[in-house]
Amino acid sequence: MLAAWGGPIIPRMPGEYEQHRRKKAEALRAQGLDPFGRRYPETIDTAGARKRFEAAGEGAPATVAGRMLALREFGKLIFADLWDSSGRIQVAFSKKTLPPQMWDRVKLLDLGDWVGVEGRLVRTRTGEITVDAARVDVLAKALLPPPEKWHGLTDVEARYRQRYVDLFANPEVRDLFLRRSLVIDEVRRFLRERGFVEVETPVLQPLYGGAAARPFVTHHNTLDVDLYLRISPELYLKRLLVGGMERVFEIARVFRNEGISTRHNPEFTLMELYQAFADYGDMMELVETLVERLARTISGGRTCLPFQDKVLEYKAPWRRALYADLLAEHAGVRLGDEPAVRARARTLGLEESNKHVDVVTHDVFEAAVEPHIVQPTFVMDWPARLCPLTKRKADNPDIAERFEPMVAGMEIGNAYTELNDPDVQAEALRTQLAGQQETMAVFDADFVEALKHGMPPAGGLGIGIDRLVMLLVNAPSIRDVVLFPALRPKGSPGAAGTV
RNA sequence: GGGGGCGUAGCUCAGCCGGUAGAGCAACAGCCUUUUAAGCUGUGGGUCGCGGGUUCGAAUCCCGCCGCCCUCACCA
Repeated sequence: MLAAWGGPIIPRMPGEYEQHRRKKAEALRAQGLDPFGRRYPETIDTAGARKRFEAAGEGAPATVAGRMLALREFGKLIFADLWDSSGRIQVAFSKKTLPPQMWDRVKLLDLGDWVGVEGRLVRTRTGEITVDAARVDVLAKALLPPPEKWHGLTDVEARYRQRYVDLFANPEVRDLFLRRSLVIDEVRRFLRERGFVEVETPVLQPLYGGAAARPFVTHHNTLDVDLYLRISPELYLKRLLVGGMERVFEIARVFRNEGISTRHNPEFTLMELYQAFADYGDMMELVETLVERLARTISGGRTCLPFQDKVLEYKAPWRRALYADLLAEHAGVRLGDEPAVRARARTLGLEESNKHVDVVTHDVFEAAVEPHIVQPTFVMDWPARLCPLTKRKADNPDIAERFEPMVAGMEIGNAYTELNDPDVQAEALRTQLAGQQETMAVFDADFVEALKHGMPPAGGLGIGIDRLVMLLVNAPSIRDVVLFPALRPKGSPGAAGTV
């Protein structure tokens, strides 16, 4: 069995808790019951049970299943809280009404156990809708105790390493990941409505490209070749445009072998799409329409959502701002004024001596401009040298038809009018390669050959789904929106993940 | 990789001017038929992240290491 990220922290001898619980499991076996049960014909979820009570009233039958996360004992009467994916319901076990054998079984239950309960819906003296149990079955015995009921699991490292505990101990965490799922569902629905087709392209690539990033390298034994985990699906999706698939998208897990931070996970989800006969202006319309809709979807119709200490308005249309204007406004330098740009870089403490002026310009942009962009903004018309896959402005070859949607100082995507001239493309890639050590890609001759077969003019877009979800659910760290974020494995090698 | 912070019972946390380790929840043994952070009585539970040093004595002071968080640098 493979280790998950982290895995159990240290394999240890069964402690006090596990021993007690194993004894109870044995006691269940002695009654002929399997403490790790099978299929259970629940009739209704806990939310449905509440509704049924409202509709059918006192005494309506209900069979529910869930995890028991609270017990309140009164000698001959025991209340338990049963949680399932729809919510929580109280269960009452009464010695007076339960068969003696069932009552004995109740005594073998522990917090964290998965149980099924059959009974009738009643309202208690305090008004709580409750399943008055006639029968209980253990569906899975928990051999380890759940975290404390009031504070839950708060230790950040434990929450990431043992997300399975985090998810049931902290309901808001599960809710957050459900909202992430909603966002992705809605992205798919939106794109399908617009005629996009979802495709899958190689994760293992003989050449990597489509972004500026260091790749992970792996090896295929039979072919005896090194392969790269993709840093972007871009070059394959454009090949599909050549092939005549006019509107395609992929929700692609991509891998970048770089630093880890609150905004960077080594693997993340990148939605890329390409639309034939469109340009970056169409992509702006698409982004603002999509994101406004996503905001509404997860917030019950609102377009104005909080993020950290800010409030963000996602309603379309978004602000459109020229890269050059923003640079002048916030950095005080004119785009193309090389001495001024280099001087500004030095005052910002940035290294500039061995870099192309466009690269320095962008360093200045990131340091001086990006923090000031709070409300959703399209930063458009970039220095061409930064954009080797982008078509230049018709009237200015130094400027590329590219934009980044920025929110709260964060780049949430990247889009442009796609470069479809194979000769210009080949030249741009070669220039890029000849330039800095930090290259966009290795030269992909097959990609250029594909362009020679004719790629329709197109707009292309990439959206960082994780960062978008961070914004929409107000999460301060990308680790909060990735179920199993990358962590350094803990414990002795090979110890994690095995029993 | 640089800087700052953190690591004590299953969980949440005290203790940290050195003097043999504590609380709440959880567990265990009891009492309790209307609670919902139930209550009451009693009991058990710790390699104080790991290793070294200083000291008569270290959870506490010093050094190294491991892990996590924040931050800066590279990136989306």
